[in-house]
Amino acid sequence: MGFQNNLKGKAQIFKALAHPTRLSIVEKLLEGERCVNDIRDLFEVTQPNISQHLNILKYSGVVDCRQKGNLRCYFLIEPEKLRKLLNVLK
Amino acid sequence: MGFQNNLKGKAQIFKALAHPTRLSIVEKLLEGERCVNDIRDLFEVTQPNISQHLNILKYSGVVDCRQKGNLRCYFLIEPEKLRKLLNVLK
DNA sequence: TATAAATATAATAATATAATAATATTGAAA
DNA sequence: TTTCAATATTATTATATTATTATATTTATA
Repeated sequence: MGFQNNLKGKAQIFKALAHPTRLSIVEKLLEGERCVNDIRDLFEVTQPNISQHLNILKYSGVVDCRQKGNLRCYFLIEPEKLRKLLNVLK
Repeated sequence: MGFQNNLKGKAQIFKALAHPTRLSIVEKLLEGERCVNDIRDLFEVTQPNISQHLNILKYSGVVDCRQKGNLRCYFLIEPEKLRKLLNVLK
């Protein structure tokens, strides 16, 4: 579930984080779960593009989502790991 | 020098680590500096390809190199940060 | 100073990723 | 049960990355 130990798995997680938009999404989700439109409003980016980035984060094991009414809320699967990861780069 | 605090800089470092070959190079360099051919022998990869990956790691601020006789030795600029980064994914 | 070993650079072809535009799906409420 | 808001999917185009091949550069040494 989520984070991987092997080489390809690790590289995949780094790849998921290797885009400014996705990195911003992750930083936002460190504050708590957010629905797609909340996330979209943070950027000058189209809705389908955000959806695509979210999908990349999802199949990389970084986020997951749940339906909440007619909203789809995304959240970090392992927020503490991501917090540590990003803290190292400060 | 090396690691960056801003969004693009962070994304660039993740991008540098987002390839299995480069990740393996970094893991090897955690043991200490290595010349190109030492690194090359670890993989089934051509010499120019290793050189290219090393160059990506270099301009991303992850490694630097120094001449040592006729060898060029690569080393991690901030080994402790990388050690922490990789430890998070375990 | 010619040669060999070590490494880098350049050009190319193959592949992957990104953004965009158009369309489809889903759930809630009217 | 139609409509709307929220989100996803698909296809397309543009761009970036990767591996490969060929060639160049550099350093040490014969």
